[in-house]
Amino acid sequence: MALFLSTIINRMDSKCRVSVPSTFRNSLKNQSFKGIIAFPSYNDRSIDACGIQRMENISNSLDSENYSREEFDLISMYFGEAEQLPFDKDGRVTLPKKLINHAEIDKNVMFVGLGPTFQLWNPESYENKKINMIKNAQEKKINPRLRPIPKGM
Amino acid sequence: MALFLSTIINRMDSKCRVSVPSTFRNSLKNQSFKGIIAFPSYNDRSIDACGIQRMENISNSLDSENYSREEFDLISMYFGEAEQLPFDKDGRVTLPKKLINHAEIDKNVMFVGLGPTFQLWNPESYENKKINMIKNAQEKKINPRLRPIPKGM
DNA sequence: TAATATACCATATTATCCCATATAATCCCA
DNA sequence: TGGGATTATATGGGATAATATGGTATATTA
Repeated sequence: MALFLSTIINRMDSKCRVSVPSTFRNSLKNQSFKGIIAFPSYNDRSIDACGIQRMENISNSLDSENYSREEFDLISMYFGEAEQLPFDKDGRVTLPKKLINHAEIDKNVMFVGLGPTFQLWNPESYENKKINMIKNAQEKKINPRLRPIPKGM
Repeated sequence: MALFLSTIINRMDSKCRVSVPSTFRNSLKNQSFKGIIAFPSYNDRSIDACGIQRMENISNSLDSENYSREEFDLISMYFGEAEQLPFDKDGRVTLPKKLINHAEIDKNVMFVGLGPTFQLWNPESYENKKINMIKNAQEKKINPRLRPIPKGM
């Protein structure tokens, strides 16, 4: 399974092309579709993204797991909004206008690794988000440590 | 599972390369990614580091455990701040400027084994930290013994 | 045919490889 | 057990390759 780490800022050109960081491309190297899947985030003005394999896994779980009607509808909607963005020869993708508008991206695109997925942000928006996250955590006295230390850590 | 022990100081060169101690490299020998994962410590001016396996475990727990929105955000932030630093042929990694600044490293890098993880310090900062830890322990009358004696010891 | 998207090419910057050497650790045999 | 020989490790610098990014040409499609 792909693992996305770290934060990289790349420039979007006049044709809305932007290089996907090479480390992210490497994480996706073994997947059948050479590119990324992208859709508007529900909670933020950002773009959620992952590899095709994750979408296949979700697709399979739609058939096998017992979802409520609401969950099923929501996941289905995800599929409807997902864009399949292929790499060009140099590892770039072209961002659709819809996603650019949603994430309020103008020139710089910040790629933020989130483990099994990653996000694309306007760097300024992300800085705000980060400040809010930290403030929120402090108010609610959430320790910025991983709570259930996963097995083998 | 990787186990990191002892303390070693190595020199960082003009290209920000530094040898990871060979004992640490040996501990990571069986992991899929040949290198280390590094991110700024929350509580200290130091760099936290571990192998990719630890991050994979955390990544899996993100999908399987029920985290609150706040916890999820914080853990995600960890991934965003993590840097994937591959070994070169001689077992060195290149430290990103961001981490060098955070840990106030100039020339010497102190590797401190912490069991399942390790840290990178400016040696002077670490000496201060150590003095404070000991002072604190004496004030609070904390006995510097291993409390829960692990099985088999 | 205009507009858009895709492929192709050029280049600056950065990161990586490769080799040379110094130092330290280990081995091996008298 | 000593001490030279051998190997492993750390470290520096130059050569090479990878990456990001901009521009032009070709193909698609509305």
